[in-house]
Amino acid sequence: MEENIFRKLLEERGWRLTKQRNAILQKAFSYKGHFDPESLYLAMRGKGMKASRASVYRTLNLLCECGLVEKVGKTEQGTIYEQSAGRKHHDHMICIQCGEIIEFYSEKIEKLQEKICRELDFKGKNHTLEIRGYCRHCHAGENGLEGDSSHGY
Amino acid sequence: MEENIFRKLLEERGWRLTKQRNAILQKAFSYKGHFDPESLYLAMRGKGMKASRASVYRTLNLLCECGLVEKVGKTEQGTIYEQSAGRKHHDHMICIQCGEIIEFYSEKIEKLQEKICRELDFKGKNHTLEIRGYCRHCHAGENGLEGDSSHGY
DNA sequence: TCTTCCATTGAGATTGAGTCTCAATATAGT
DNA sequence: ACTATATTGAGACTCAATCTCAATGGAAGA
Ligand SMILES: [Zn+2]
Ligand SMILES: [Zn+2]
Ligand SMILES: [Zn+2]
Ligand SMILES: [Zn+2]
Repeated sequence: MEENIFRKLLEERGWRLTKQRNAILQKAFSYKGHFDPESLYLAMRGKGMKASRASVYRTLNLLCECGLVEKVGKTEQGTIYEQSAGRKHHDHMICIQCGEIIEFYSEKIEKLQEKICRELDFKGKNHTLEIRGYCRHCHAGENGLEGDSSHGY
Repeated sequence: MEENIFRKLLEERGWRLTKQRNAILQKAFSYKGHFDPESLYLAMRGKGMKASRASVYRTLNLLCECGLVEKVGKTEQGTIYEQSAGRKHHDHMICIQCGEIIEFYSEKIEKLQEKICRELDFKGKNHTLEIRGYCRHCHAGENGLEGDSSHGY
């Protein structure tokens, strides 16, 4: 269980599992999906659990180091994290007309990525594949030019 | 040619192609590969071409809007851009340690995306595939735990 | 040419994420 | 209790990026 993994990392370094560190760990694992440090920090302030911003960032880094949590990417609103033992991985299509988001998963694409990483001697930790375009409802009536399938689409 | 494309966007909005905007356009297109706004800004200060930081950011956004330039991703050292006019499509690996960017292209992955789009009745227009991890130099000495290839990576 | 209108610019202020500093506090071992 | 070290948290700080707003500049008309 995650608390033990964290404890192990700390023990290796002669550090302690403090109230704050544990609270941050619990909070991080309370999220089903993605989260960002600021939200986590603010969310904790309501509960009995309190921790400073500094501790939140410090602890999230520790959780990354022992693989309990991963940085998913950087966006306008900061770094996105997710617990790495949790949701099944998937990628996204986003309709640029209506905003609909479609999740999908392709074993073949995942394997191909792994293969390419091996070939280029790159140690992939995570990835995002985002396809932008028009969903079923938004490309309904269309005369089919829209050329430029020259590269990608 | 890129200047005309840019000019067209500006005309559509009743705006002008000023010295600064043109200088920024030229500078952006002088890069073969990736660049970041701050470097571009600093690089311009030496030449006869000068523009403020504000103008650099403003103009890069415009260049994105007319597809001459693309945001590749966000790293510790800020947003990475690249010119997209005339370059062949490719995807990216980004080293989350040193920031190195590796370009790759997989016909198979591209085709699989098209197939999935057809299956889900989604009309894909473009996409980004970004793999984050550690490049050859940054994962050199490592004791190989790191299991969990269970879902993606 | 002179005038008016508005896009544009740029210096500097501002925001916001994330890190750093350091005095105060907590904990373990003696 | 005493010592040594780990930890915390408020706030200062950094850096990218955006915003503000007074000053500039070009275009069209009088
Ligand atoms: Zn995937
Ligand atoms: Zn999702
Ligand atoms: Zn691609
Ligand atoms: Zn590229």
